[in-house]
Amino acid sequence: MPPVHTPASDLKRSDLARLTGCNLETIRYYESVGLLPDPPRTASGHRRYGPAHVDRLRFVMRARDLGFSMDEIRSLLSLADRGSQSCAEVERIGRQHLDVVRSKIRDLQRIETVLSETVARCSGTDAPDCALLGILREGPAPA
Amino acid sequence: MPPVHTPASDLKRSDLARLTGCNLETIRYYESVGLLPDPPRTASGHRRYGPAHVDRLRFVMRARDLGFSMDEIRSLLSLADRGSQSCAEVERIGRQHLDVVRSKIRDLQRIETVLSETVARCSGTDAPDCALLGILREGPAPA
DNA sequence: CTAGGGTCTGTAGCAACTACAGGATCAAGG
DNA sequence: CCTTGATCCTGTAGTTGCTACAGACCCTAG
Repeated sequence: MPPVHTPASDLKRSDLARLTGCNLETIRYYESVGLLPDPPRTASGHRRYGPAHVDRLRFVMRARDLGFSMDEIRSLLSLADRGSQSCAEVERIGRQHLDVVRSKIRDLQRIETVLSETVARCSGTDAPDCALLGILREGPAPA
Repeated sequence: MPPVHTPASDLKRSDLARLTGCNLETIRYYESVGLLPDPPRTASGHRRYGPAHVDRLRFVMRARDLGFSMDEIRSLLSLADRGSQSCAEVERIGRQHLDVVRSKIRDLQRIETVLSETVARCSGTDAPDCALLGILREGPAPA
């Protein structure tokens, strides 16, 4: 009895894409920038993926989903690969990214405040004193 | 007695950059994509800016600072230019952008939550069970 | 055996800049 | 007047993280 053909074995690129929800071209892109290892090829050059590739791609996708940059993901992958030697370094990358995320949130919240206050002052009519155009032309009203 | 040489008249590109805090190259870029009008040139081809350019650039910079895209800024500029006919349209653009900003904030806050909870569980040592690598490898822990 | 899909490669495009190379020009000092 | 160094000009390439195409190849079902 031959080994069970697990659903994550011997996958074409389209299979990997379907299985992970990743865009087909993005897989090739990740390969080209070294986030995914070069998969084995059939005699005619077609890529064949196994379970390890599925895991790797899912790792990358989760990291992207958390907003990590390609460089950060490269680091995280290599730390993950060389065993558990450097949780400290992983934590450092995580905290650093968390700082960036928080700073982006602050920036966006500042924008949200200005923008929501401003459009709230919009008359909604074709009036000559548009609040939004006002702050763009003159800068925010002095406090 | 010649007219007072106002600080915002007859400016070179570097003057405009200094005056507004905008990057020198960015000014040329904005010109090339139509956010700034082509300025008059000296006989030898050097750009000369006036107060109107300063105002226009400041408008663009404030809008960028609020996160408006180039396309949105183009629209806002043309609405600003053709008088006060369409505060309603300006308001629409503003509200639409506000929605985008709020949605970005939500995305980042989701990331912030996951990330801060995860790094909080980091041991800070070289332990074999790194919390961050854990969620990247296995996905978030089921609730 | 052929028709249609899928796959391969390389390349171009997106946003919104930023930076450089290589040449022309300007402005101040000698 | 002339030189020198700063600034200006243009066009082009790089950045990040994809996405989409063209044109060639291959694979599989009927």
